[in-house]
Amino acid sequence: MKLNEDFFNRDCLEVAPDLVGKLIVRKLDDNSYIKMRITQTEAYRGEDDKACHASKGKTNRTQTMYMAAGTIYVYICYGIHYLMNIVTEKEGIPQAVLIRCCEDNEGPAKLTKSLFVDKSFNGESIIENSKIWLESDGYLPLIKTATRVGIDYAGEEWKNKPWRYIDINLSK
DNA sequence: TCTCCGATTCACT
DNA sequence: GTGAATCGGAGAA
Repeated sequence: MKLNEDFFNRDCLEVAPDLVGKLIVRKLDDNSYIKMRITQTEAYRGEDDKACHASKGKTNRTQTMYMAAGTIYVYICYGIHYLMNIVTEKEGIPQAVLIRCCEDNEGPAKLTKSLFVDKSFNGESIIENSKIWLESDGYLPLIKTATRVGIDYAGEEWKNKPWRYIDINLSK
């Protein structure tokens, strides 16, 4: 079944582990489908979280994170890679969950590449969308936590938060 | 305007 | 293990 707004309208620390094991469904222009199971996510929690882009406040770039739960936040990293997040919590609270890895796939930039996701998806809703959405098929993952990746600039307190969630069975 | 640097990946030593 | 690719956001000038 498709994930609805209630699923995303919670704290990102609840949504992030719950997204592990869910399926991303992508419908392409030629009507073919791609389905991938999420194996790894990371939570970015609002303006206080120094690793979160929104820690700088609301700007042209981060305004997407202030939108309603279930909004897709795509941004360019290092000038060449697209990373995809799902916004959580109600409008006005800048939280997001980064989709980091899927089955048969390593790395958030490879993920968006194989799903043909680019910046045009930024600001779209993933709840009511004919091109991409999320489903649950009842699979229950076994989850372990770890620190987030690539955020050394955020300082000791924030870079050590165990806000990365990994499916033990589907990751190596 | 100008400068610095990133929620990464890949090629090369 | 090291460094290049590559561009737009954010902050300073």
